[in-house]
Amino acid sequence: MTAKAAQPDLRDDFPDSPARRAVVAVVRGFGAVQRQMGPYFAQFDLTPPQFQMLTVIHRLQDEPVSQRRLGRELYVSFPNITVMLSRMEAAKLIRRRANPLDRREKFVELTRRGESLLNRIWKVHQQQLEHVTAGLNSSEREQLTGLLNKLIFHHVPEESKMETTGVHSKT
Amino acid sequence: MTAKAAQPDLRDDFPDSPARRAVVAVVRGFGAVQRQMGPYFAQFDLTPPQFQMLTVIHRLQDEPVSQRRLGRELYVSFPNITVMLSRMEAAKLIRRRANPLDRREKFVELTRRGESLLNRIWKVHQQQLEHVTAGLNSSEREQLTGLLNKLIFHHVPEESKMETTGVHSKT
DNA sequence: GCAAAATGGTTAACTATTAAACTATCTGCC
DNA sequence: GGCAGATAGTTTAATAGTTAACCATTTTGC
Repeated sequence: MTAKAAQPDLRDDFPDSPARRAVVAVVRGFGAVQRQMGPYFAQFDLTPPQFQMLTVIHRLQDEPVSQRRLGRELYVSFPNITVMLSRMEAAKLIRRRANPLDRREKFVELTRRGESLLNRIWKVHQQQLEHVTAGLNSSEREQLTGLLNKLIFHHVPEESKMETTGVHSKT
Repeated sequence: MTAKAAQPDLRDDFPDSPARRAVVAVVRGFGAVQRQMGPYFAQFDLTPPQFQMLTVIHRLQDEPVSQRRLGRELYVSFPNITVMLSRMEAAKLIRRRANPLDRREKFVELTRRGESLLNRIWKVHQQQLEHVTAGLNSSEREQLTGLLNKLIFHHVPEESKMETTGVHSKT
């Protein structure tokens, strides 16, 4: 915080603002959550995205689920789904099954191993979530959720017009 | 939502809760912010983490800044700093200079190109931040910031005891 | 009925990120 | 003085994510 002379316009730093503080807080908040969830899931030989994948497949699997569907649900690009599923298939957590009626398509389902892992995690998961959000009381948690959802859903007008290679990148 | 018979305990789905909704919202909020900031920074041939790096170096560079210092400021692992800086050095945005008094250490500084890019971005950055946070009014933005900071700082008791290979992973 | 367009998935190349293992240098202490 | 341990940085091997380019099938439209 010493030298301040010389340079011309370089020292007019970026102005702070509520908008900037909010964006920074969102990014940091995510980082904090990730740093807590990472080691927790590692204990089950999973990563956070893989856990998300498992829960989504579980939730949808009353009927056949395609990989594209998973991409849309997880807000993640289709190529990424391919590689994540390949790893999870190697770990025998999920299975890909060709759709006999449309040979382009592959359905994804949990193996028994995947199901039972999910059940095992769920037994302790609520407790972990409580731990992560321990800084806030119940009403503050709801408030936070509400504000973030408002932030999120302000953009995303007509919620599915995409479909290029990537996800919602309609550019 | 049809078949519901067979399986034993598999259908008792994971229970929702304020804690879970909050964590999910934080993750989604981050995703939404990223999807907006990515293309914006791409316009300047930068990525969001690279922009963060530039701003931190700019803020600190009144005195020599080591790479380790940057890792702590950015909450990012030291190896990651190495590779990010290598790319940014190749792009001539920053420069590494050996500390003559301690040859292990390297100081990092912005090049003129880095400085001027940062200035160029700052001219329109506030507007971009306003756009991203457009769903919330000013007081809601402050509220969101406050809640997230409360969430974040609940953990992190004695704020710097780390230093292994990674970041704050004192495990 | 067939060619063009759309759809589902994969591969390739890149950035970001981590943990673990390694190199180089410096410091403390006997 | 010299070695043990600490400190700064890098390399390696993973996972996750992106876009762009590609292959295979299916649908459409004439």
